Amino acid sequence: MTDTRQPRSTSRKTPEKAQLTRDDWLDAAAGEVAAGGFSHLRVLTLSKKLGVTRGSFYWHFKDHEDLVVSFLDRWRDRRLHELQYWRPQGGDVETELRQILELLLTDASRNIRRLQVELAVRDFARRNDYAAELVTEVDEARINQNCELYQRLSSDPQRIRDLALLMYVATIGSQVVLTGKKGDAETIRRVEDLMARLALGQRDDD
Amino acid sequence: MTDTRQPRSTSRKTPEKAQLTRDDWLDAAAGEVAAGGFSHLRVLTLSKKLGVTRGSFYWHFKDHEDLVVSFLDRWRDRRLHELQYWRPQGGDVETELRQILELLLTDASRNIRRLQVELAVRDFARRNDYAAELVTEVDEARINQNCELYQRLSSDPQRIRDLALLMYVATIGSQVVLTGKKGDAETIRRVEDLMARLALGQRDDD
DNA sequence: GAACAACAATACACCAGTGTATGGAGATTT
DNA sequence: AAATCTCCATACACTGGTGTATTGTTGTTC
Repeated sequence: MTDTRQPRSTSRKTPEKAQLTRDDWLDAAAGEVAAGGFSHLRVLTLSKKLGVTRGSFYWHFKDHEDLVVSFLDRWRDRRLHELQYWRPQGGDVETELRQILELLLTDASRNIRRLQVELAVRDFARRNDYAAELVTEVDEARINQNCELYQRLSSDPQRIRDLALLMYVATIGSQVVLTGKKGDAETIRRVEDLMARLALGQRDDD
Repeated sequence: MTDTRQPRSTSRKTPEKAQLTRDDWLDAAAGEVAAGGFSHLRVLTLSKKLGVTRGSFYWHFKDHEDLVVSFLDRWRDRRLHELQYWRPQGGDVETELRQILELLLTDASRNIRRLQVELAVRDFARRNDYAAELVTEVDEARINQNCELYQRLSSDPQRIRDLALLMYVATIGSQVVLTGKKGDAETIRRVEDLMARLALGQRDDD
């Protein structure tokens, strides 16, 4: 009877009963996108998964496109925002570099849902101009950030940009190729190590 | 009146009038997949694009799944088969390596439709087990091939495999990140060059 | 406690797409 | 020239999805 219900329960994930917020819908959407890409992001299935009918959805969102755009915007904002916290605090260049690479590869491969979403957004960007804009924006921000981090490896600006770009495409590529495969953890570790060695200009000249 | 029609016109792309073959449907499907991914591969739209009704489709294919599986199989067969023709015939190691990288990056970026299809297959593989199998198969074949090519760079088998893997993920990553962007041709060229220099163990130690 | 606002259910009209059954029209064979 | 084979059109039943309009049920506020 005394249905203990929060007056304005901001951000309750999936409890027994609760008022849904716009962010709750976006969180659920992330699950759908991660699992099946944007083409599987349906308001009907989303509603079922949240235990409500579509009537709720159309109160929070204008239409399906509104959901997609809001989702993309939130994704961009979060990706841009998180860059501020990626500051290595190692001592020498090598330690710092390995910290970065571990963050980009090993850590990223653990957060597989986030990775799935990113790959889905990238795929969606190939046929949606707005998504393509945001992906480009995020890519450039991350590459620029990498430039700062790689400044200690060379003094030639062009060389730094090239290295940052190469490292970035390598991380994205390893995520695309290796994520979800058997033995990916070990493989990613090796790729990470090899990338560090290459970036440092070390060479195994037998 | 005398409708000049080929008795068994194998592989006519999209002429005025002609009997469609199974391969014609698969070719058209490639266009759809390249443009919008597998989720946009619809029997109805495909029929419209070919100027026939769905009655034709269901004569050539059992159902929609048959189309998808046939498409994936053909993709796998072609990717595996083409590897036989990728034999560099350069002289020294560097020339050979640069030939390979040019093939993998610059040449690949020109054949953008083929690239789009590959990315679509990769994306589809994240939610389709059969596609995932084929992608893994193709990946392993290509990495193995790379191993042969990189044998001249080191004598340590493990080192060779790592290098081949790293180079492979870098190529895939640059395709994912750079394809269709402005100024991608020049950027890809630079990435290509840097990859060659890194693989050769050269270093710009200012 | 009445009014209002926030959220959700119901019912409706409306596509777009699949798959099947059946009926042609042209060419090929006999 | 009749039968047959190949390929395509037509019509139908069905599913799953969108969006809108309306009503219902809470919780909050005055």
